[in-house]
Parts: sequence; structure tokens; C-alpha cells
Amino acid sequence: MFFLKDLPSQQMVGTYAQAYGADPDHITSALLMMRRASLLIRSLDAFFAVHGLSQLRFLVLIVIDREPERASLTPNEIAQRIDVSKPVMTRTLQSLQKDGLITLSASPSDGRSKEAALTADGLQRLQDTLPGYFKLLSGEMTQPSATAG
Amino acid sequence: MFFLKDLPSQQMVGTYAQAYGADPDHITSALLMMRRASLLIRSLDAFFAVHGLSQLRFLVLIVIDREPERASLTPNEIAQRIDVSKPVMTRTLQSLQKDGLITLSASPSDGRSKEAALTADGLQRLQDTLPGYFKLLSGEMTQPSATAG
DNA sequence: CCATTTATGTTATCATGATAACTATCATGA
DNA sequence: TCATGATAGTTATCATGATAACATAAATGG
Repeated sequence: MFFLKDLPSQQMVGTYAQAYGADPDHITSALLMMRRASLLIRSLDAFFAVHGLSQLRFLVLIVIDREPERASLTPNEIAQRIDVSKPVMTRTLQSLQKDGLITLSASPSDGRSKEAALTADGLQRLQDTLPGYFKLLSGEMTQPSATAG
Repeated sequence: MFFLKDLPSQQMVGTYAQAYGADPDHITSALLMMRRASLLIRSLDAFFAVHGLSQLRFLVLIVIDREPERASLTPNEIAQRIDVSKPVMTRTLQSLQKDGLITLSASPSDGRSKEAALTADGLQRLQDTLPGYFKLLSGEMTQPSATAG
């Protein structure tokens, strides 16, 4: 959770918005968006946990799978697509490998690099997870917005 | 960052949305919101770091300050308002105390509890931070939405 | 050709979220 | 009253994000 249950009061927003030339409505919109995203992330994390995944682990599987012409990607490529740091990618790929969802092998063309590819289990896990994932996303957007405090 | 630079393709979304009765537009909206919130959080984290704060440390200061009739709150009350776990609150309050932004004292009425109050420095830090915070929120909302991949 | 720079991945360390298990205190009720 | 249960805060441990520093390999350029 990265936001308040009760948003900063309208008065507080208004005071500072006026003083610094910011639009109070924009601020309230941003706060509501943050609150909403926060709740959605919480739902997603719980969902992923049930499937033995996490946000990042799931995204890694998606990114490898959706590359049409290639069976594998390098850790660096995956990290760039997901916008995550290299050490986090190292750790995440090793855990996915340990769980049998991907294979990690040395690159034949570059001694520094590796190749991460989905296993059959990894692809299956992804396909098992995608429907619920999209359903969760869709459902969140169907709900009415939270009200400002 | 908790989302892809390039969103799942329209095709991928459409396929699963159709198969499971979810609205593709809702899914795309949710993905865009997540991406946007993700970038905003990154901006906010960088901003707070400049001010020697973090999301949570900032929220703690706000929550204590905005209680009109009271000079202090208990850790438990703060944790509930921010929706964060008790151990995280323990750690965060101790670090704020170490930095001289709050005081932590034993509750006179409840031997289990404590009272967290803003110091003058803490209030000043909050007031120094609020304008930029609201300006950042307002600015993010003024920018055009990211485009779907 | 070989020194230097750049790129890839890993390790070490830190920040910040969570839960489980614990201590100490308060509240309840037979 | 005193056993039991509930509540407040802490500790220990884990997950997952970051940066800095490092080893190794590739690329570049004099």
C-alpha cells in the first residue's frame, strides 16, 4: 500500500494547490489513481501468490513468451523490457529456474550472456494465470471509483 | 516499477478478454493506469529521497499533522490510517525519531501503547515537502497518457 | 595486437513491504 | 479475582525493489 485510506483533505489540497499554481482537481485525480492502483496491486499480488508467482515473475514469463521469433531472451533484454535492475533480474531468473519454469543456459555467441527460455511448465503456468489476471484487471475497472476523503 | 514498458499486445488482451468475458477496453485502461501510477511512484520516490523522506515517512508525518484535535497518535492508529503493517510502522517511527522528525513517548493511559508527535523539525519538513509533492501530482495528471504498445 | 572502454551478469548491501511468533498490558467474565 | 482472550508493540525472517563494486567477455581504436 502506498497511499492513505483517507486521502488528504480537500482543504489541504486546495490550500497548497492555490499557493503553488497546481490544479486541485488534478491532484485529487492523481491521489485517486494512486489509491486505485495501490488496491489493484494488492489484489494482483494476492492472485499471483496463489499461482506461485509474483508481479515480476509473471512479467518475466510474459516477456519471454511474447517474443514471436525467438525461443529465448537474455537476462539483460528481459530487464530492459520490464524496466527492472539487473541484480533483481538475476535473482528472479534463478528462482524461476529453480522452480522449473524457465531454463537458463550459456549463450553460444556471447560468453558474458545467458539465454532464458520457457519450459513447458513455465508456459503452462503462464497460460493458467493469464485469464485470471486479465479478469482481475477488467473487474477493477468495472468497479466504481473510490470516494475522496 | 511494476509494469511493462510495452504493454501486453492488443491481440493478447483481446484473445483472453474474449475467452473469459472481460472487456478489452477495461483491461487496457487498467494496464495504462498501472503504468502511469508506476511512473508517478518512481517520480515521488525520487522527490521524497531529496527531502530525506520516503512515501511512508511522508505519510506518517501527514497523518500525525492532520489530526486537528490531537498532538499525537499511537503507532497503531497511524498504521491503520496508512494501511501498513505494524512491524513496518515500528521501524519507520524509530527511524523518524532517530532523525528528529517525531517524538515517541510512552502512553500515560495505556502501558502497551506509545504516542508519536511531530517535532518542530518534523512539521517544518512536512511543510517544506508538501508543495513539491502536490505540484508533482498535479503535473503528472497534466501530461498526456502513455500510449499502448 | 594489445590497451582501453563497454557490456553482461553476479555479489554485497541497503530500503521497505509482508507474516509469524513473542512479550507485555488491558479487558472480560465466570 | 484471576483465567482467558484481545490488543499494542517488537523481533525475526522473508520477499522484492534499488545501487555500488566486481569479474569476465566483447568491442574498439591507436
